[in-house]
Amino acid sequence: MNSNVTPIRKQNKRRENELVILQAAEKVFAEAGFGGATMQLIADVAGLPKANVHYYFSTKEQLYRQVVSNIFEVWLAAAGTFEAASGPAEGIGAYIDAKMEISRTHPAGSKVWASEVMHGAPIIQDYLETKLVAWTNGRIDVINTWIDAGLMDPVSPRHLLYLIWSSTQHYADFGHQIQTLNTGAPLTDDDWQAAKTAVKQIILKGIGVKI
Amino acid sequence: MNSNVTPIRKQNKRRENELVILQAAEKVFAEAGFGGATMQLIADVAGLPKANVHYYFSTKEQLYRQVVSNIFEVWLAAAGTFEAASGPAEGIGAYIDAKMEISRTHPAGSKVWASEVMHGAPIIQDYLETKLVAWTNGRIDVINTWIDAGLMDPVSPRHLLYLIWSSTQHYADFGHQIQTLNTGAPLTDDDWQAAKTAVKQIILKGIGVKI
DNA sequence: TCAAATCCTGACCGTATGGTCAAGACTATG
DNA sequence: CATAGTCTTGACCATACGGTCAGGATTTGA
Repeated sequence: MNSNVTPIRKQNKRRENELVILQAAEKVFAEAGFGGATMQLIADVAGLPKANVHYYFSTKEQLYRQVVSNIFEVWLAAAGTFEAASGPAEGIGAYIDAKMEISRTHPAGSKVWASEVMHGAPIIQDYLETKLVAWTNGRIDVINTWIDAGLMDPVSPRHLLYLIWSSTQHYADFGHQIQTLNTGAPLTDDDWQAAKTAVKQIILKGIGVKI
Repeated sequence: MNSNVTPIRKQNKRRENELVILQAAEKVFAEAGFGGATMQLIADVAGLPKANVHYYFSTKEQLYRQVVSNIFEVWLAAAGTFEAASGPAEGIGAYIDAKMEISRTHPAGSKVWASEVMHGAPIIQDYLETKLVAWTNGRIDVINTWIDAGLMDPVSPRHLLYLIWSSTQHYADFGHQIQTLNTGAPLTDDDWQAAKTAVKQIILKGIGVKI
């Protein structure tokens, strides 16, 4: 009984095309915003006819939603560093590293997320209210544990998280501004290392953690 | 000889209408992005017919450029706190306060700026390359002076500025996300005070400044 | 009061966009 | 080879958008 199972080849083809389209869409949405992005441009970047894009994603909004969802998953996955940590030096340090790495390797995704939230999260409000709230509250509990154990200063865990998010994502979302201020050239490996070090140093010292 | 001077009444009328349109445009651009904003909606928010908006601002891009320019001026004005300061505790502390206040009172402007930069600053690249570069380099010199005088740790001035910008603007640009995580209600006076305190405390301590 | 300058606006236009569709091409399976 | 399911795509459509324009209303200065 495999009558209701799509053959492997076809499944691969579908997945391949969806992946190509999603990557193209992420790039175009990041560069132009939802309103400025056009299905035609996404199709061109993906190297497919526009009608073919519509075959896999019936509407622009559906495609966009899929893009944002994928980013959110990457977001959450990077947060695993928080889990196994024995204390703030390790946990928060690794979290900052992970988020900086995402800013470097997935700048487009970060921009799409920022854009979505800035416009009031019309598409993924449910994600915010459920998953993100749950994750945040869990992390706040962890940080409070560290504070109670005297491993760090009694700073507001909530605002500490915002500070980490903002400072790390800034290198993706405002990458163009940073590049312009940085002699106009893209950041080098050393530049990224310096950024990572500066952010970690200031935040960890700022919350009273010995490095 | 006042043949080339527009009468006062008319000047006022022009200024009034331009102001109304600019405020409406800032709001709409912040909510929908450049591509998603429509001249019709801007006109509706301003309470004017679309053709009247086009009378004052011939193209959408020109109107947008004016909005972004205004924001940039507010940006720079707030940076005056840096000038007269005798040291980092006062200078950077006041700068953070000022930027937080702007995030609170001008969230729309902050979002428009963020959006513009995220999309590669297609309209105001020249501002970045001239004014912002100049301002940034000036501030870096000041910070280096403080470091040389032993008033703060030898952190990278450039990345310190990015950290201040990102953490303060975050409360405007990601205000919706923060509100959702904060029980869904807008931040109260106390919330804003707590945010301001947390950001200042962590950053100032993080760079080795006694409060 | 009168002419000139400025302001206002409904109606209109060309274009670009999201989305549709029907006809054909390809692929797996029996 | 036949058939059914899947994929591909050029052509097409309705709509919404930025922008124009002509003509009327209003204001200004003498």
